[in-house]
Amino acid sequence: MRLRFAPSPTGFLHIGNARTAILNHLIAKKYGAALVLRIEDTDMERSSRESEESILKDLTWLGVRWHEGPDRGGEYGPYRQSERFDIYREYSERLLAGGKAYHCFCTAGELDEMRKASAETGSYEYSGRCRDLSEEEKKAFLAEGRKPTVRFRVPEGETVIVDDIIKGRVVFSSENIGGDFIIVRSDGVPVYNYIVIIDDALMKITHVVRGEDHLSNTPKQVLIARALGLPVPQYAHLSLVMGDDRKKLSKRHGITSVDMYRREGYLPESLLNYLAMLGWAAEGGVEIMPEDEIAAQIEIGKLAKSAAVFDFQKLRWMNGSYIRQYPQERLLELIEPYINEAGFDTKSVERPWLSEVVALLKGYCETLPDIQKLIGMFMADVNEPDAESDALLRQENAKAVIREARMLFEGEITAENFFSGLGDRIKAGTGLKGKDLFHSMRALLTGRLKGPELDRALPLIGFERCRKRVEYAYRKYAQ
RNA sequence: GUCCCCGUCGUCUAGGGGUCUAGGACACUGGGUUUUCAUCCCAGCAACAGGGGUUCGAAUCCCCUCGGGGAUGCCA
Repeated sequence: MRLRFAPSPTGFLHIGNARTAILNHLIAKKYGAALVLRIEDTDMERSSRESEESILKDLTWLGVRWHEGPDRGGEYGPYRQSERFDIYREYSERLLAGGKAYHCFCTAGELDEMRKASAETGSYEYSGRCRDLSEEEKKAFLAEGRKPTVRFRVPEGETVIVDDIIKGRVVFSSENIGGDFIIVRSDGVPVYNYIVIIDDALMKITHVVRGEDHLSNTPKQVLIARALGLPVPQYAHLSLVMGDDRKKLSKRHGITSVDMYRREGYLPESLLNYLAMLGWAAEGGVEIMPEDEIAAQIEIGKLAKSAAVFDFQKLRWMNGSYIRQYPQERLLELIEPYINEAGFDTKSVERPWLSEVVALLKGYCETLPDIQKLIGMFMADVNEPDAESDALLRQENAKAVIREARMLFEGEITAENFFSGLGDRIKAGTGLKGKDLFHSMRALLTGRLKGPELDRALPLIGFERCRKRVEYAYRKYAQ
């Protein structure tokens, strides 16, 4: 079994393509198949080497592994279509010589006109007007300076049956695939629908797992294969991923590139998990699963036929769950840049202490940068109260708490005993309890109303800082 | 327009003729734990697009309608 993932390097790796790549990777893993990475860069204007590099980087980050590709070579290379033009030319010549393809002199402009004209009457199909040009006619066009394209002569009355692993048996007729289609542009560069099937055959691909948007074009590819005597792989067309408006996922739906998810603080494991499980369910309805387990359970035929809406909420939830389970060292490493970004220098503090802080805070993070909202209560000397804490601290109950705390910090509270029973002491002094007491204490000592449990946070914040914060609050609110 | 695909809670799905008064997860709502809060636990809300068949029996099979999506490019 040989699989392939064939992105076009015309931008960042998109979530939809990432899912296709992940599924290919997982299936390859399950069956011990080879995964080929092929770069489909025949759109010379839009393709770029930078895109290719970023796609490879994103795939690697996600954990997708391929066995053959432009970066590592392989028996069936080269793996960039732009480096295989000689191969395609041979096939084109064969098609031309056998009368299975012909030169078409229609210009892009003329084609446009024809399309427009037929838009009013109904369906468009290439007229086939260059199908049977005489040598004189061809010469005349050439003399005009026209550069011909090569069109595939679509056989009449032929049926193409695609036995799709996901969709089932899909029947097409050569009558309604739009007429003879272009396989080589006027500049000599071949077109996707033509060479994709050649490469799949030459690279000995046995199973093509790709997006459903390719299903309608599959008969064209099969017809090419028949004309060339090439084998046709097994197909599995994946249903598309859509935005919440049920349109194909695109930029206006928010963040749709893998690159952005990385920067927004998502973990590769959770993105892979989420994308891999979009479209089917594991045994027992388990949602969070390590890659190996997903690979063990996944089956192409079990994947849903219907399109799935991408649910950012669920991804967030899943990511939070991964953050909580993540190996501590690795998490610390990944989350550190976000702490620095919030304006705190992680180099200036003790590593074990920082690790404890992160371990405590990770329970409150769904994405890595979520830590920025809470980290100040540990890193800053005096963490300036945010708006809601500020509002609370201006209330009478809170002022009582502030005064009581100040008294305690000046008297009986010491670095040794301050956090054990601090609440009880303030309670005894003020007569406050429950929310009135603890919310005020939280605002006073952390500057935030939300966060980890005080008796776990306080020891990490430390006596000295708490004392400073009490003093600061006293002057600001209660003096 | 034409061709192709699809249609179970708001979302992802389980279900492949009786065990379905349709199960799980996210979200939402309400409780509980945490002497406070975003974790955690429990409970609740909520769906077989509509209409015809087939069958003793249909979410499951067939047809039609409607709805959604894709293709129809000298993009992939």
